[in-house]
Amino acid sequence: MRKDSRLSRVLHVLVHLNRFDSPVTSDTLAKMLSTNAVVVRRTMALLRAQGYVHSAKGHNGGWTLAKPLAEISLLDIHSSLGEGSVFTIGLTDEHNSCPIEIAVNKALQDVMGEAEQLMLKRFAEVTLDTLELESMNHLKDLGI
Amino acid sequence: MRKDSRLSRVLHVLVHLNRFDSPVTSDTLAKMLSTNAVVVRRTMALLRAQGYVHSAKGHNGGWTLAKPLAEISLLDIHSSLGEGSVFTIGLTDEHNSCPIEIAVNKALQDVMGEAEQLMLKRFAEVTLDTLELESMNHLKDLGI
DNA sequence: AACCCACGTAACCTATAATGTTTCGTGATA
DNA sequence: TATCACGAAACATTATAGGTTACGTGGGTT
Repeated sequence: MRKDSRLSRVLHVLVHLNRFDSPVTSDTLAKMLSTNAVVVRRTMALLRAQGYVHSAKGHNGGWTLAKPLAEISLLDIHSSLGEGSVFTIGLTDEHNSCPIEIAVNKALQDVMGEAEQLMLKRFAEVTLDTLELESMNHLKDLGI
Repeated sequence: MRKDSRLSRVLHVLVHLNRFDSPVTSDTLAKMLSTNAVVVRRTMALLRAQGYVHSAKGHNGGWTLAKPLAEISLLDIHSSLGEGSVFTIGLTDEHNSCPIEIAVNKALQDVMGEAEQLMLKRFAEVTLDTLELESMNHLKDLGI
């Protein structure tokens, strides 16, 4: 099944954005992600709607951070991308009068719900400045 | 993204199987799931390979449980269905020399790994006889 | 004012994976 | 030996993420 890589990609972009002083165009970001400017706009528009980035048209236009990295968590970005389930495991809902199906679905839902809560909690604990710091530490470890 | 509903479906089937004394055909199971006999065989074959069910050809053939429900956990069945990731969130691996991408992926992987471990642990704690019991309790609650 | 730049958006195409369907083969049983 | 039910291959269908093209709009630049 094809994965949704928007979270990974957009986090990557946001940390890079922090290093620029002037706006960065969708086209530049698209090249950093080996993709297309329209795809970048599509995803970044979701973050703009939540106030995490800003976009400007015309000369010297492009994307800028609207908040410091320290004020943006993984959960913020994850949530901005939509409400879709994070699991590839789905429940069948075709025979909702069958008590066995009900019991099966409840058991699966309980476990997946608990796992998702843990995931969201951990996402909330990580802010993007941490990612930037870790990427710099990684360079230091390599002796660069 | 399309969900993988095999786990939900096959658990449903296994609990039902326990109620039959004689083998149940793929066709009968398919009708219970509103699907096709070939789809049933495809999934059940994975469970047979792990020794959870048995199949027989010919007259009075079909599927039977090879173990009591109490000896089969949700994890057993989940694992039988394959190794695919349980998350719809994917990591990009296109610029693995970029320290930012590395830091982003590590952060996401850490959290998802932890959530998956919790999910597998919980799956291991639930055996199928529990599901059967809960489905019967549900009927009782309804006064049936 | 004319031009160019970069975003905004809609429409369409492509790739991939789960699921559904058809078909034929094979062993077991009546 | 006729029938039943699984085994398996090949193909069709469906859903979704992502890519592509095309055109519109507003804001700087010259």
